[in-house]
Amino acid sequence: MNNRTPSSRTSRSSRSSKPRSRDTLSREERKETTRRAIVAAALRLLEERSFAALSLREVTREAGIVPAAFYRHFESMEALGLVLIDESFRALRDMLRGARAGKLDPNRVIESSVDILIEGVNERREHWRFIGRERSSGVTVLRYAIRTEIRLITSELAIDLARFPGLNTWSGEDLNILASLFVNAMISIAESIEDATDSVALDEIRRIAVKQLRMIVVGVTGWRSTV
Amino acid sequence: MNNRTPSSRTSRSSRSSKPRSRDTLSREERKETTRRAIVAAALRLLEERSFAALSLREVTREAGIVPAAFYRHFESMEALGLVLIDESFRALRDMLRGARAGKLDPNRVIESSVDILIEGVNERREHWRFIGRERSSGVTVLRYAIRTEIRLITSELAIDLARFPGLNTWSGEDLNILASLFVNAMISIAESIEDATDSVALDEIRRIAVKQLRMIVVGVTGWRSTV
DNA sequence: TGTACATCAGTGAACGCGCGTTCACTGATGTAC
DNA sequence: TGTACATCAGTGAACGCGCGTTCACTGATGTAC
Repeated sequence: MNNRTPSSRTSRSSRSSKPRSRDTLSREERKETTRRAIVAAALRLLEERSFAALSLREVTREAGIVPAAFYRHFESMEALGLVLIDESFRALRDMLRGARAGKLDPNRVIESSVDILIEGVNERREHWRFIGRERSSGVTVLRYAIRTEIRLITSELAIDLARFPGLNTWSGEDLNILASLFVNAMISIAESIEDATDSVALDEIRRIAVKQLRMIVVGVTGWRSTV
Repeated sequence: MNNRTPSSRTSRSSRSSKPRSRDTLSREERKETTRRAIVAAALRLLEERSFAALSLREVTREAGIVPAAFYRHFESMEALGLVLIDESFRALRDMLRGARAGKLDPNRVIESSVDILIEGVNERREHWRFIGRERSSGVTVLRYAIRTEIRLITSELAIDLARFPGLNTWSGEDLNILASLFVNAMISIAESIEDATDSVALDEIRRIAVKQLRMIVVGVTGWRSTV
């Protein structure tokens, strides 16, 4: 390191990441803090508005900075929107990965899945509300980005489903259609959670969701996949 | 009629609805024409924007009138939004009523239903796009209005389903859950139609929709309703 | 450690713009007699 | 049929407002030596 110095003055502080006293943050850390403040402010405001109805000035006001400072972090509102989508789906993927790794009790696959879904959505309401709204919003770029992510998740689920006994003989298309049924159900469950205010309402949603998925599963056992 | 006149002058033209030459419209008729122009302009603009991102001035510009004239027809943009919802669901109800009256071939219920759905949605793309977008939009009043309408349609479908052989023993809740499955599938089919550009894409959607609904139906035949 | 300079996150003022809403008006249509 | 008046859909100008974006700036942080 530091091979450009001819003299022996290369001693003291390491070139970067010099240690700091606990209450002082580096410029980089401060910038990251502001960036996160912007993202959080936007998510907070998106609880009540759609993204298209959100103004740059509102976001910066909520984040506690001056409008012009926004441009130090994002090129435009659209860029912020894409970051929000990315973050939201990261949470979703984490949830699904956890569910997969968890090795569900085969007798309670549906119940466990619904539990994980409801808990996950409930923990990240802001993200889910945002995705649910913008999925069919007027902002074309965001809409496509979300649909692409959903299609990706659907294909992954289809691959998972192929490993289930009885489903391994299904055609790829049929597996995808089945996965779509599940993902659609998942989306509509997530949507209904947004409106739920107390745990009683959540339990009711859970009960109905389980029944809905069971109806699909029962259908699957009687289905013969054809090309 | 005209009981306030003491003299005998009550002869000539009837009080209202006097006949007009074919190229002159009454004031009332002209007003209705403008109103329809506003609604049509809004629907046209909503192909690309969400309602929240639609301005009053844009609508009047598209409709060919001055901004202030808007208030002769609607109290606010929100009022216009509610009229759009009402109109869109009127089209949807007409479609469903037609399907019911049509007495479908029992061997091809699913195929026929999908055909009717796809044709109906395709004919009224503007309305469906609007409903699809605003269903989860940021405009609270519109969102609730749409959800109420969808819940209504779901209950009506549940009542219809109860008449099917094998389903007449099901509990009300189970019938409603099943109806929700169908309505959800219907919505997602309608959404995918919006993106379809040619008849090949439409046929593909039709094929997949039929499979999806069949999976649900097959499931239903094996389902035992419990309270 | 100290000094001189570079970097750059955040500031504050300014701009031109489209917005929703108001208002007094105009002139065609409708009505009373 | 003719006249005098009422109605009212649509006009055009004006208002104050929040918007996105630009710009030169400030001052704390970082770096070279």
